Amino acid sequence: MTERLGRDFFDRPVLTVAQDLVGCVLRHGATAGVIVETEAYHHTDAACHAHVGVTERTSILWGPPAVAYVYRSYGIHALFNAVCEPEGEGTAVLIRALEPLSGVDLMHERRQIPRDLDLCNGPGKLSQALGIELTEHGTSLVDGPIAIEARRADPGELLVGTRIGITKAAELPWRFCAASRYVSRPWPPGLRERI
DNA sequence: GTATGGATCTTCT
DNA sequence: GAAGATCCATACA
Repeated sequence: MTERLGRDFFDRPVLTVAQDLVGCVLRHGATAGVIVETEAYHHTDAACHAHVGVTERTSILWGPPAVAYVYRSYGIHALFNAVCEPEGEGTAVLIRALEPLSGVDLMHERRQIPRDLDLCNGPGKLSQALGIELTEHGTSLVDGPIAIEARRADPGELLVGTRIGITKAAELPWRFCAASRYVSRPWPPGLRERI
């Protein structure tokens, strides 16, 4: 029913893709979740790994779009990004948070925590919950093990704000999340309304 | 409820 | 050798 997004979706400006990804479904194996928070990274931005140029690690970012960029953060966590824009542009969208959709039992098994809300509310957590690992680095989002499906419904009001967890170029308003996610909790600092 | 610090390891200088 | 796109447990108000 839901349509898997093609390469054309990712072959667009990274800020556009980051906004359009909110409300889409990220699927890996039996588990899936609705994307509720993203961040855009561009090679002109000092916080982006591609900023330093092409290295063994970042060459994926500079390659063709619709490819998974998975890397280890703080020695422990695997973070999932979707590479965007044509080959030669070092850009990606970091998926920061999901709402669990299917395979919730399996997520609980992997995460070993009591509440559904905590399963995917962080970039390292969602990778663990979906079982995304470094072995998925460089795989295609079009016909690989990780799939992103088109929106099932309008995600509602979108919030835009500054990125978090970084020290360089932290002032750029390149973080997007679905407002409905924060109906019952305080909004994080640096977010303002939009649309 | 908010604030703080430790764990842990890949990558680049 | 140092820094980092994080998470979690613990401490305190």
